[in-house]
Amino acid sequence: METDFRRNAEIFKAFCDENRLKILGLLRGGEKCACKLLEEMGIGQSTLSHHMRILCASGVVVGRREGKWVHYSISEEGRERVKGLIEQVAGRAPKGGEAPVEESRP
Amino acid sequence: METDFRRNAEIFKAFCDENRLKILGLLRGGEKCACKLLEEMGIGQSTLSHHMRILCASGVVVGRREGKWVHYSISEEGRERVKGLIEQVAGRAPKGGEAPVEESRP
DNA sequence: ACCTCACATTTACGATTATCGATATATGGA
DNA sequence: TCCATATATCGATAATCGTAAATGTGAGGT
Repeated sequence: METDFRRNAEIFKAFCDENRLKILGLLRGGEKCACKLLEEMGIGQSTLSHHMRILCASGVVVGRREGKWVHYSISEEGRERVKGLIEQVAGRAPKGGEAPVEESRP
Repeated sequence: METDFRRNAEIFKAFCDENRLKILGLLRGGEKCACKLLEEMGIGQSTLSHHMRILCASGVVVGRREGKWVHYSISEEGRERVKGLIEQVAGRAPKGGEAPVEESRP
């Protein structure tokens, strides 16, 4: 419970780059192969590969190899995991008895 | 619509640090003053101030000055904004007709 | 076997970020 | 007014991140 923050921060790092958000936006329309992402983004091939690696490591995106091409898409479990994360960040306190209106002056 | 990614990435950067997630976790229990956060986190005072500045700039946290102390809490509009963001990242495509099962092989 | 295509990985470097110590700016009380 | 407390800001340094060139890999065609 203590180092979960590190793991969660790791996942959020996948989202805090402009290019990766753009890639996720493209993948919302459905599965796309790397070459298609490459021409829609204005970046180099190695750079795209770097970002796809980070997105896949976060678990939100999965790659499916078909012959020479790799097809990327947003994973179903990735969607769920992200929703749970947001609850942990901006959700309300889990239990009502955890001093919700605590007097914080020392 | 084009540079929204930059703005969104900016907001996510508030969440991709271990200490800031820990602070948000503490604030879930209710409003807390800086000195209380300082003793619960194991970091220096200037470092805490640095993180609070970033969290406030993202709009998720608000600071309320009361005398010598500043009390921080998660803002209601911050909660909503984060939920909208997550929808934009991991939600499904907005319209059914945007080629959901597009054949992506070139 | 060889070659090419389509990516992935390695490596290096500049830019950004986190951290801390020191200093500065409030705020309230004597 | 001066002093003490609570944050903020300003250095400087170390770590991390994004980018691209070079290299590696694995599949398919000749």
